[in-house]
Amino acid sequence: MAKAMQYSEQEGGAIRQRNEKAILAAAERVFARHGYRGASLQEIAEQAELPKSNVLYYMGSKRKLYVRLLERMMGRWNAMLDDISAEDDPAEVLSAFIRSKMQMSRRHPEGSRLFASEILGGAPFLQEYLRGELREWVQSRAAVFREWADRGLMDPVDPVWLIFLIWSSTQHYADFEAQVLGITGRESLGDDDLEEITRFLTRVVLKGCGVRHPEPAVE
Amino acid sequence: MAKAMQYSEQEGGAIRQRNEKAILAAAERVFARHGYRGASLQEIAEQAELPKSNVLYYMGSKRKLYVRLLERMMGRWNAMLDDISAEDDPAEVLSAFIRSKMQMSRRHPEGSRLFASEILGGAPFLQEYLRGELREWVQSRAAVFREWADRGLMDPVDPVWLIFLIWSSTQHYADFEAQVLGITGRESLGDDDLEEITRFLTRVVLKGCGVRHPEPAVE
DNA sequence: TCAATTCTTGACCATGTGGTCAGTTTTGGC
DNA sequence: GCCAAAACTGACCACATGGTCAAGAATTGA
Repeated sequence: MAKAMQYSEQEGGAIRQRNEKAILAAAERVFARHGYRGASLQEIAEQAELPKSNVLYYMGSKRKLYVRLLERMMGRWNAMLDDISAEDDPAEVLSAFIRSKMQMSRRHPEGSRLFASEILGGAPFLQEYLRGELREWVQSRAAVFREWADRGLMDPVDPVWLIFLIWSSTQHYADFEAQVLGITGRESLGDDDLEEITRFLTRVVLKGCGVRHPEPAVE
Repeated sequence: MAKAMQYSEQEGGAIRQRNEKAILAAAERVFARHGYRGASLQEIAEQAELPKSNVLYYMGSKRKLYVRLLERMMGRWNAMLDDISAEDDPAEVLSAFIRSKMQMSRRHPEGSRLFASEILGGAPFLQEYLRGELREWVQSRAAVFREWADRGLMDPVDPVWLIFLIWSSTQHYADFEAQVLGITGRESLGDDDLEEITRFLTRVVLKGCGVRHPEPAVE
């Protein structure tokens, strides 16, 4: 499932392309909001402005549609922070990490929530991915963090907990958007809010881990 | 809904008490896993080892059962960190905050996930609570944090983002348990793991916010 | 032009849903 | 032992679910 993920289109007629796009967008919303079981093809079809039969014609089944959405999201995920090495500057890498995770929450909130909903439900479709590919990803980053700590470039904190800290605190702004908006009294979070939060998180994490150059990497 | 929350039992016959307890426990699991729509009374009844009719006899309706679970969870929530003042030691208060949130994730993982699922779905039942009671709670804590910052006891970080940071990073270990277990390769998280994570988070947050006495408040 | 492919869709099906109800059994206080 | 209140539960209902299918409409390439 996580192997053939390099594609990004696949052509197909212009009609197919248009309709699939509409279906995927609608499905992402509905699955994110109600979970796999709670989502209904009827609602997805309505939001895509197509008859239900048409959704099944393009996607085959509810399960296939769901899996396809998960794969698309994992693809976006994998495209992030592909290459870091122990030679890089810890402050820059961690800043970039926080920033790109934050942008993921901003650009793909429905996808983030879809992922969260899948994990909440015990990750029935993603267990393989978690125990395989993603685990590798984490381990290799953790090794780099550890080397930084050995060289005295940051405190010797457990790298895995650090990665979870960054994941959770950034993903929060997609997954718990309703809570954030309710409590802050905002209607929505603007780019400036996100920028402010990014700086706050970068500052606390870098300083909290004793990283050398805590400049927030503004650009 | 968030008003009359002081009760904690309500008697009723011993039979009622026993059955309601079983139903609530089963329902919390099922709602947490599948969300409000995705959960079925049939499955809840099976897990409670009762006929479906009996569940409805005690709970009235799916909606009432769900709301009751949310209220119970909000009750636990409200019992946390009721009183802090600007006179208290920031390090102690923040440590206790992180610790008790972490214990909430440990003691009531299903409840945490239920709450998360409700928020993910746009908080249809909790909007009032978020915009009212919980917002007040946050504002009053934020005021204390700000005073600490004014007195130079900690860096002048935005208190609301700080509260969200603590919420998200602790709640993560309940909500994303499946992800944490998959990536770390563990079967479950033990008390010692949780203690280690608590210390890590306390350390990073206190140091990251420039709080005075960063001792992890071991006890 | 015309046939082949792709697309569209309403009717239909078995199954599961939340919920009602009436009739029965069990319980607990006197 | 009595009896009202509480507890129990299978049969049942209207409706929604994911999915199938066949027949027609639109599009395509030669």
